[in-house]
Amino acid sequence: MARKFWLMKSEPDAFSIDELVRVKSEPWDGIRNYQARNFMRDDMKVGDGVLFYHSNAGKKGTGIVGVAEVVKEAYPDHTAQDPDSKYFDPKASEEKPIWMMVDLKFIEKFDAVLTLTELKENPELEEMLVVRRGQRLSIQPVEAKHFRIILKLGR
DNA sequence: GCCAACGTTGGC
DNA sequence: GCCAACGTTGGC
Repeated sequence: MARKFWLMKSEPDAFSIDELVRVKSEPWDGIRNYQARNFMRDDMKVGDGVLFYHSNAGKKGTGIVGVAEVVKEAYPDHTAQDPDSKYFDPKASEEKPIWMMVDLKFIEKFDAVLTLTELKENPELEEMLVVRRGQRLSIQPVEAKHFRIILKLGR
């Protein structure tokens, strides 16, 4: 099975690529959207490539900031069962965790943010989900060709 | 801070 | 099952 590619959003105030650099690997908790969960649960495999995207980071900071890789496949996101967590979901339980997460490890950080503006201006990337209006999904599949182009632009 | 887009909830 | 109300995401 060929390696797949993804884009995963994080607000840098919550978790930034610099923190991933520091901790080296991280459980991607807090995903509370079924479509995003299904991607993690059904499709993400160890070795898949991930574009790390900073959302809500202002005009200059919003965009792709680097690359990570899946190192652990989907397992229950226990923060859903923790009443003290901001990600608590009263419907989740030991038997029915509902929410899942994967672990990512740091691969590389781009020299500069590849901003959303730049992505939108690039005709080769016009079919990427992330440049579409109203596309809020925090985990998106990325085509291999787009992944390659992003790497070239970011390095 | 505003607001468009869109997902979820709950009444019926 | 419909759909209005509500909440959240995320660009600007």
